[in-house]
Amino acid sequence: MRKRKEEIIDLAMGLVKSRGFDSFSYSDLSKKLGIAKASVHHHFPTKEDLGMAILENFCETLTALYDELNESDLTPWEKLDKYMARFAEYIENGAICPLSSLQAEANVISEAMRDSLREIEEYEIYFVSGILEEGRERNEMKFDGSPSETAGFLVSAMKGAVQQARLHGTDFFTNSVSTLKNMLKP
Amino acid sequence: MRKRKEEIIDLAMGLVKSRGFDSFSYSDLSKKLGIAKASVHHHFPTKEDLGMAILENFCETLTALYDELNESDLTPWEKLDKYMARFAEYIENGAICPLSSLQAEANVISEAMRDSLREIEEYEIYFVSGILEEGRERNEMKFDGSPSETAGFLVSAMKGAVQQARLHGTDFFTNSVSTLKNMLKP
DNA sequence: GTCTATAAATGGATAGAC
DNA sequence: GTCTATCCATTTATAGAC
Repeated sequence: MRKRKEEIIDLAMGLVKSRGFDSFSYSDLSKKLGIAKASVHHHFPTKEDLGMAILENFCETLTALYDELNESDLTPWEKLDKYMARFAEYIENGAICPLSSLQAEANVISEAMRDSLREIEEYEIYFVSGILEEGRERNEMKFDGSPSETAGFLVSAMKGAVQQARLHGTDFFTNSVSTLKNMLKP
Repeated sequence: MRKRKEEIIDLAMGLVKSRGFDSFSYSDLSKKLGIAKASVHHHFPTKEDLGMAILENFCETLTALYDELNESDLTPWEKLDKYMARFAEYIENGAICPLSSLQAEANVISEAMRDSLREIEEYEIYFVSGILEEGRERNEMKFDGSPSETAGFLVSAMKGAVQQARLHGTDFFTNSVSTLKNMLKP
């Protein structure tokens, strides 16, 4: 069995993605884990502690994925596909990107969480920006504006599409994906 | 003075846009209005009643705007500009589109609210779809795919950009707007 | 329509035993 | 690490007087 702490983070992360941070409780976690509420508090004394841990954990997940892709010999298009594939998983689970979820609650979460959220989002855009830059250098992608501007647009459009898809069906998402990819074709 | 009911809806709508539906309370409303919590319950017995009223009211607001634009002699591009202008207001107020906010809470709100939300979003896409169709017929706009597919992409990309802009600055939004408009240029 | 009072449930959080 | 027990604040919601 994994470490309890990891287990709690995973569970909480699932709830953030499907319900939001403010809308789940220690009670939800304790029930799903089959332990007492106080036991959850033992691992994460306050909900903010848990929130920060969720963000840090997600940042590590992204780092692992991005490092793997950066160190691979995949083409920019293949990297982009791998990046985009993750969002399809959210939809399948009736969820959205956890960063989108927390974004919608930006005025409710603590400043520390908001800062962490912002930082991770910048990191994500920076990563996508790198893919686009490489694609353009190789003459495999084409776009107006800077790589980082284009990446910012692409990332926010993807996440908007995921949110939309939860209520309106997966086609909404696949359509956005192909539209975005067409935009980048030389 | 406006009707209390309207006043409560407006106030609640503001809180949905900036904080989300689950994260504001009757207490928030009563304090801002200077009346007792029970007085708010008099107008909207349950929070779901209030939630439904918020959605219906927003639908009326959209209908008024869309009807006005449809009956005007504005060009498709001018209509699109007017449509997009509303989103800039959200950002200025540290808010996001109320539909985006509720979307993020899709698994938390009631089924009735979810259905209403979905319906309004379809209506919005249908409206934008009309603008795009007219633009293409007049040879003033150009896009691959159907008008409704393109409208779905445009709407979700706009809302994603608004969410992103709240944490990363207005430039994020203006950049997305110009990218989307460039996509449609013939 | 508005008030006070209050119920009933839930949420986050802590103390102290095992 | 986990438990029971408990605290305190908040939340939704209702009863009944003015």
